[in-house]
Amino acid sequence: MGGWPMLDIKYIRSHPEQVEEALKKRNLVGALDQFLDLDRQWRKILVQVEDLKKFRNSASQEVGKLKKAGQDAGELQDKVRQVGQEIKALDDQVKELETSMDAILLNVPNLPHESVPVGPDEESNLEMRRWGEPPKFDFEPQAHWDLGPGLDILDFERASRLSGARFTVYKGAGARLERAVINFYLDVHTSKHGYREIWTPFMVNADCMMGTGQLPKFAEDMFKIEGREMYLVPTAEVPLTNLHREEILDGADLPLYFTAYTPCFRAEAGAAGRDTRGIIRQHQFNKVELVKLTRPENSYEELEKLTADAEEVLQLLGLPYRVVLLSTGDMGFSSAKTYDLEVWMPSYNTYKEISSCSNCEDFQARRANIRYRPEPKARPQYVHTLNGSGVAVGRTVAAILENYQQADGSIVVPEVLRPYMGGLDKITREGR
RNA sequence: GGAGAGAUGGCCGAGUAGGCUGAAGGCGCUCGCCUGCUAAGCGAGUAUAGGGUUUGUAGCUCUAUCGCGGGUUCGAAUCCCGCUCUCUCCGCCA
Repeated sequence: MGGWPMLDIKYIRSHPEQVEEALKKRNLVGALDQFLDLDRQWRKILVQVEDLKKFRNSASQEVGKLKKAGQDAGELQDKVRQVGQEIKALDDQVKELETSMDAILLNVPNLPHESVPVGPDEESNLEMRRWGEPPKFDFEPQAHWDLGPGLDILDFERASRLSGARFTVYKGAGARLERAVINFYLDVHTSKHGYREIWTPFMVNADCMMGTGQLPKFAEDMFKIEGREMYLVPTAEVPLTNLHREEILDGADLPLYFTAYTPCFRAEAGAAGRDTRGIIRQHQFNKVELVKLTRPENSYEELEKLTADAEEVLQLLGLPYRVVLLSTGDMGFSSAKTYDLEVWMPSYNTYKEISSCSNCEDFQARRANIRYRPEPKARPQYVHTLNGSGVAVGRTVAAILENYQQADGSIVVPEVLRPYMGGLDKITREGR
């Protein structure tokens, strides 16, 4: 196959019913009928063309020998020339079939893990646990989109003048708070959880987007650079996971833990009217991401640890949250199992997603061709890739403003952030 | 932006008047031998993907791959065209 096989083709061939069954959980029916048909054709023609190539190889050698011996090879040459035409025709067919098969497979999502609740949408999600208590206010709490402008640390009006809707200007202590959260997250994950800090390009090529599964299906969700095959990263998951694309890693080096801060750019197509106020849903937001490349046998263990790593920063910040296991209908395209972390947001009077931690198993590894050698001589296998927000920075700031607000509209700075804020313990209008 | 050079296996590095080179040689690595230990030495092995066969991710076999794509040819790592990337010099710039 030329492109990016997503599900294991051999597995699909030998277990079509299981695959159909699994895809049904994701509301996909009959997705593979056509594929299996194409596959049969493909293999048939492949056998033919390889046979002809075998003939061409030996006949060409024969021609060489004849010529060296000073004999005439004209007849054989003519024959091979004819075969060459046939080969070209069949090769074209093979290529066409591969293109069609890729087109199908690239649009088929990952198969859900057996522990994932089956259901059509988020209604079937499963709450796993809660941490912390939502704060009780003895005054009318404000939303961050009122608190921020009130303190003159968030400026939505001027941001829209600069860039339009879904952008925010941070000012003074607000800007510093954003930066403090970024640094705090990176410090915790690198020094306490063993992740290696990476600084990545914020623009990547289409192969990367294909590798992690944003392309080809979700092109409209991203910002593409005019006139180039380049995209603004929608999440650091893309550059981090693709870091070892097309490589065979040494099994002794696994697992690999990466963390990176990047801004994230999303078109938010289809989200018109949702979360229009505040900094919850922006075209540009900051995030510290966690990515792991692991051996298949312990990727689920690693998912639990990764989720716990993301949870810990919320605990350290004292932000109440809950952990939700997404159902088959609510999971992302590339994921086999996803936990969402949802932080308490007083303005919504509910928990709001602040992190999404997924095990993609070998789905992305196949697309991006990331393999490892279990033992020195063993044949390469696909790694499992995991990713999780560790966590979204903008939403963290929103949560801090709302959960730590005081009656006078000031904000108490969470203790762990004060070293990052020059010792500032409270954001006030006067001290902004 | 202007001028030039180059892209070969895990690495280094041969290979251009096209033929049996998946690819010399070296290093590294694996296994075995040897050695009081270590080092050195000796021997063997050491790319990836796909198809066929098969109970089989074993074996056997075929095809493909010398940056990517196309062309010429009976036959291309070797010739031609396009692209990408890397490096050097000049200019410019944070």
